[in-house]
Amino acid sequence: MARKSGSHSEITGPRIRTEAQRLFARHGFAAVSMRQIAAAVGLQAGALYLYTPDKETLLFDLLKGHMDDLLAAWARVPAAATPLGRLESFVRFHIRFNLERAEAVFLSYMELRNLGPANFAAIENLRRAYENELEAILRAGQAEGGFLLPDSKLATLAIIAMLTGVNIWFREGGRLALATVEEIYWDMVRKAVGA
Amino acid sequence: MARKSGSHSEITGPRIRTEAQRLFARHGFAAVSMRQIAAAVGLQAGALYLYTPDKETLLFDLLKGHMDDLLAAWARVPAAATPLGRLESFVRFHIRFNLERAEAVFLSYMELRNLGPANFAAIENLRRAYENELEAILRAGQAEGGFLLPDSKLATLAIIAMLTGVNIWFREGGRLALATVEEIYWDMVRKAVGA
DNA sequence: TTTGATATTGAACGGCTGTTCAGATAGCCT
DNA sequence: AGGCTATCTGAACAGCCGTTCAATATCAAA
Repeated sequence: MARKSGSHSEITGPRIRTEAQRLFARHGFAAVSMRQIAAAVGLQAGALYLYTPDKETLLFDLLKGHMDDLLAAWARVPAAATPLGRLESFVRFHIRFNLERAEAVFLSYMELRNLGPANFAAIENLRRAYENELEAILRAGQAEGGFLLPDSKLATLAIIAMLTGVNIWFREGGRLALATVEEIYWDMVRKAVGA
Repeated sequence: MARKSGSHSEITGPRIRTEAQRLFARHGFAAVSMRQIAAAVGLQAGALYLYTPDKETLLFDLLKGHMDDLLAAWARVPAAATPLGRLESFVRFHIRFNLERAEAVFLSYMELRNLGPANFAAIENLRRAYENELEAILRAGQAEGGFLLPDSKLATLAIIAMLTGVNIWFREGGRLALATVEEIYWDMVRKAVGA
């Protein structure tokens, strides 16, 4: 048959993805060459093509994997009983998850334009699915009368933009601890939705 | 002496900057070649070097110009009497100005990493100066007792991230008019600062 | 030890990169 | 009309690009 245990492909594949993500996030997709990625893994450039059909697909797999992880992780968060509770969960989850994967988040916002139309649409759909999770919470809170907002779609986009902004400036060991940041943003979001 | 009226350099220079901004915003700095920029203007690549010492400086001039314009435009906005009035002015100004220059805004957020340390620091300082304008308003509102926010620096960054997010989705002729969007965001910001 | 698939190398492909510069072109000024 | 200079061309430079592929190394299974 074939080799099983110790097969290099089970190690090399993930390492390629890890190094590619690091380099793409650091220098940008177009600025990183396949030879640089290969060198970071300790390979020649040709070997990368055992693991990806081309450079764009390598990027797509990173973005797709990130969005899948994001949706799966949010699905695992226990749903609170009230819209207010679910909104708080969402705020804390989004900040925490995105900070844990800063490079992947950066890529997902910056390198979409390097995808072909089909791949672009696929990522866009996942992004929209995530946005819909938040919008459903806002609509529920609106229906119950607890939230007061003029437009649930705009509120969704505004809140996500605001929360994702944390990634730009937050640094471990900085002025504020993660828990404090979560608290402050939750306070602002809660007020913004009128609850 | 030299040629004055009708001199091509007074036309070619701005055209190079315009086309470079368009292409950089569309495809990314690293993905656009000097030959592509030259072709868009109707020149050979060599001619660009009459107008910029190198590619990075061309990018820097675009980013610097945008930040200078931003700060100058904000300085021209009449200061309202109260912090609440000044905050409203800022919200409306930021949304409107950024939408009018979507490409420059996109560049300023995405291509900072292609700058050398000195150029990067110069842009960062201008960005910080702009943030300080908003933070001063928030602090004044806090001192007066009209605003209620746990951290003025975080509120500054959160509000700017939220407002800049409009650029991602807003399209002329879409579901909502610009004036309506301004209204909705102002409502959310006002609530978020507890006023 | 042989077999045979897996995993990788290293060279090659045509083409593009940022930048330089000698030479051609064009248009204002005298 | 002639001279001067700002403006631009076109070729060249050394080097890197994504991708392909025959040849080779590695190692589990037989």
